[in-house]
Amino acid sequence: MNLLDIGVLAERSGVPASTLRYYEEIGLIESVARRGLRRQFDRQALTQLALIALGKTAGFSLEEIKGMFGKDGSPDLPRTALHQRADKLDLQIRELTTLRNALRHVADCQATSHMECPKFLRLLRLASPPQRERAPRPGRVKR
Amino acid sequence: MNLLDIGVLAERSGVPASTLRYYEEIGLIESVARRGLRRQFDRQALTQLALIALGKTAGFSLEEIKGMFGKDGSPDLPRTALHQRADKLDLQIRELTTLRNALRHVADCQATSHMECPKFLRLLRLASPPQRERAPRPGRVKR
DNA sequence: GCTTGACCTCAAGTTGACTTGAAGTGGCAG
DNA sequence: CTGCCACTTCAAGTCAACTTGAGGTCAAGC
Repeated sequence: MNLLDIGVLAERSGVPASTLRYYEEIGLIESVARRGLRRQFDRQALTQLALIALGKTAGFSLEEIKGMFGKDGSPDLPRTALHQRADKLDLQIRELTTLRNALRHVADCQATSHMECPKFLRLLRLASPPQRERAPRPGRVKR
Repeated sequence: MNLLDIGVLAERSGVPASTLRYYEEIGLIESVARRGLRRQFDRQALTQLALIALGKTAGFSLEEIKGMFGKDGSPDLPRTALHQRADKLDLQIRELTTLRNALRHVADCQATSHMECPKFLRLLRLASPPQRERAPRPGRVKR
């Protein structure tokens, strides 16, 4: 059969075994068998972990990721919710693009103080549309 | 003069006063004066906070953000380092785009199990170029 | 059959980013 | 002059996401 020993999965995925155990503990992934004491995972786990990694870079908490995909790794939400997530990602992509542009700009711009460089300031202003209201508590990203 | 009382800055930026004090404590921002006990900030702080928020959504730690911009908020790194950061952002933007596409796809796809939908799997495979080596420890995100 | 080494469990520790609470201070409205 | 209340300090608490450590197990190679 092609079950993966936890050690193999750890190596292939780059995720430490201790983390895999932790993920299983919180119900984010599942092992399908044991050989002796050792957990065995199926190959889908590899894909699931890729998905989890992706979710993490997007700043979702493990709890959110868990809510997004069923234990088998298949997405698990109503269409509208999925599109809402995607919309949030679109926003975040725009923000990251802004930051990247700002970084590239200052790397090349000759102004003595960037805090006074109009181009730089304009780039930043694009990023944060005037927020008058207090933002909802973020979940830390974070990272 | 146009100094901002901490309360005002908190309101305008959406960042709680306690957090502003914390940011000052770790040297991420600086207050320029006191009125009585109350901290006063200058208007640049507003821009700096926007930058910090941006850095956070990008998954940088406060420590990294601190290293990226001087106390005045001006970027502070050699050109090459800035471009390296920008390159990492480019990668992250691609990953987020992949995740977004995957989400949009599954929102619309009719396959019973997405873990078997070739389109979905292909999308994911794009995300994670074969990583044989153990990834360096991330700084947490996110989150 | 024995050793070895990678796994196991469970509890406790760590880190980053804040928040909360208690006790105090000071500008300003009345 | 007196309150009030938003601020102050400092210590401690919290939360997510792991990691570490102690003590134990077991399959495989010698």
